[in-house]
Amino acid sequence: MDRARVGLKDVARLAGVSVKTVSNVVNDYVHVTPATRARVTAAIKELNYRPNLSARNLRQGRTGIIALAVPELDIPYFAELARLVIAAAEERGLTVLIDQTGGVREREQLVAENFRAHLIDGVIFSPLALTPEDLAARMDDTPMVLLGERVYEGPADHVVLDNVAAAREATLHLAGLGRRRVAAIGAQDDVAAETSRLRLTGYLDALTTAGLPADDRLIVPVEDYHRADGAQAMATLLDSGAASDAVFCFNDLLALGALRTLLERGFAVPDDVALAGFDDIEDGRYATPTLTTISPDKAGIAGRAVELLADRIAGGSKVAAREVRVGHQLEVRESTRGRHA
Amino acid sequence: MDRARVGLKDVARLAGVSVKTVSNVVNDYVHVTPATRARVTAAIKELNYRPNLSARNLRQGRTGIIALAVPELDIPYFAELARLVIAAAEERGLTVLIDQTGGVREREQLVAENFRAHLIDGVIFSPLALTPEDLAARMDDTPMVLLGERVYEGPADHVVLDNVAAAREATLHLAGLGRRRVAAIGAQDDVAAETSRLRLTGYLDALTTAGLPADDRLIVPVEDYHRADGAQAMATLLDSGAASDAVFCFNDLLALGALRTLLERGFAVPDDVALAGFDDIEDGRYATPTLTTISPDKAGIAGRAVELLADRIAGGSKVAAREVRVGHQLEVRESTRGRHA
DNA sequence: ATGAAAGCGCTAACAG
DNA sequence: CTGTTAGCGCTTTCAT
Repeated sequence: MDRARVGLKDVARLAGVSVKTVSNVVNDYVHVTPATRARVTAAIKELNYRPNLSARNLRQGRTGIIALAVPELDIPYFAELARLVIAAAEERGLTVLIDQTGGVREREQLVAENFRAHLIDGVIFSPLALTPEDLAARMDDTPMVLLGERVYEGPADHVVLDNVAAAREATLHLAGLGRRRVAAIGAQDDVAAETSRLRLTGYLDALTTAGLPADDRLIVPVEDYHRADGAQAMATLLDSGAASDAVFCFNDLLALGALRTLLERGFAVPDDVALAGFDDIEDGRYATPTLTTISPDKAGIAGRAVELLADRIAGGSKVAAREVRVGHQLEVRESTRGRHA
Repeated sequence: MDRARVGLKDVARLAGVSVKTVSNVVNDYVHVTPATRARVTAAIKELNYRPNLSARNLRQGRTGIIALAVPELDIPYFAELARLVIAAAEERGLTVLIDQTGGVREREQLVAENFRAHLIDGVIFSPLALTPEDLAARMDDTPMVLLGERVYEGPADHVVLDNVAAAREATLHLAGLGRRRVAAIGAQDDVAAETSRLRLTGYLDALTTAGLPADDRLIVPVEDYHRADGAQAMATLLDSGAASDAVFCFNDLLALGALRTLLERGFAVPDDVALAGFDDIEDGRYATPTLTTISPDKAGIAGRAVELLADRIAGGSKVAAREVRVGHQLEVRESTRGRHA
């Protein structure tokens, strides 16, 4: 019963070979006679031997574990991303451990300085509160891939989305519907809020392109990017009296919160107010009306991130920081198109 | 720069003490003079020493890592659970690694037989496809805590919900509204589908209590528990012609899918059809109408699971399998109550 | 209160 | 093709 204490040498003894041979078999080393291999395999099975990963890791200096650090797992966007990252990592034999930072700066700093030193081979990191300076000050040289944001002259590989272009597309789509008072929900004051800044830039760009005047009263700031913030921001907007006929929310959660407020107050979407979000989370596809949104290539983000990280782990930190850009697409649904067509 | 290679003995040399002393400091051993401790601490800081966890683990036979095995991370219920488990584990200094089984039997078997032997100290497991026999046949003796289901004479600790009672409450609530044709969405044929069976039992119990006849045509089976299944099941129910004025969905995702179908076809909820779900995921609180649901004590589930597991890891596998029951509560919202009050 | 040395289980050199 | 041996970095007796 006490399989916990079966080691290589026990297998070796039973099979009548040396530990090296057993090790060779376990690691699929090529040069082993079929006969020997069979004997060893039998012994392994009989003793229910399982290699001790801690020992292997100690020896090799690698653990096969990577960390995925995200703000919170029950934000649908990050949940989807986590699923994809775990799946992509698995294909390369990597195990994923999750760190939740809550978007809190101190916790993000812990991640940046790699507080799990020697436990993980690398980290895929989606920072929220960290400034580029924080990142640049990073002392640890464990491979890291940054997600979602363009960090100016970043010290690490990163996988980015063209946030400006995507936000522009969404806003232009709203303007293209003939809406003249397009609001934006999701602005943030925080210096670290890159996402917010980029999407705001895209929104403003689009207004200019569409020949619409920018109006500060149509730009609503939020504390966070949850449904509750969206609901509250929409209420603020409606109460402000600054009439609007379309709203671009900087993510789907904000949009779903805004939608709730609109419906609660008896507005018709999209007839009275058209609504667009960002992220393409599944909720949006089942909301009523279904939510028009920017759909980032999430599988691409996850796949490329794991690929970059695996490469870095294998090759050391030789090459310079790389930037990979993934695509996105505007998904037009009922919240802007209406039920027809 | 090469902090990767700083070991205990480097610190010892710099501080002019033995490795043992450094180890004592690192592990907060009591008997170290303040002076020595200060010297060692300074050396640690100067060299940016970080203990090698693989080595420590090898020596101690424990890794401080536990696995959380769930079907999929982007099912909101499991995402919320994961967040809570990670938080609870962190409080005990445990790191969580996530395994996604997809609810696929083979993958669940891998989890049961602990394919990550020696890497994890224990596992919190929410199986979907595994039968009690599968679990009973488990050979590995790594601590395991089962989630969500009552496994008859289980071989492991488990944290359960009173599914039957909860389903009964939800159904009685619908009947209490005066609805006479209460349907159920979420039945499953699969032998392993314990959840489904228990909730169906509760539903049938409630019908009897309410003096309503059971009608097979009102019980709609589903393949899976996603929004798409709920939407399709609702369509099937409506198309069947078996008129119903209320539906109890076995989880919130099914309910949200069903809601989408109802609204799409022009039904009023709850006026035409009242709707109740199970899980209390956040989406339901922002849907229009907001979703009446059974709210399980998720923090309780996560906390108790981690607690049981930590206890088992610390104390060995001495005590018999334990069962902990956590509470739940009916949350009445607009999908049954309507907008008034 | 601190030090010396053994050894956790494995893989990588090097021999044979 | 297979065996021997050293040592990864740490904790843990056992001394002192």
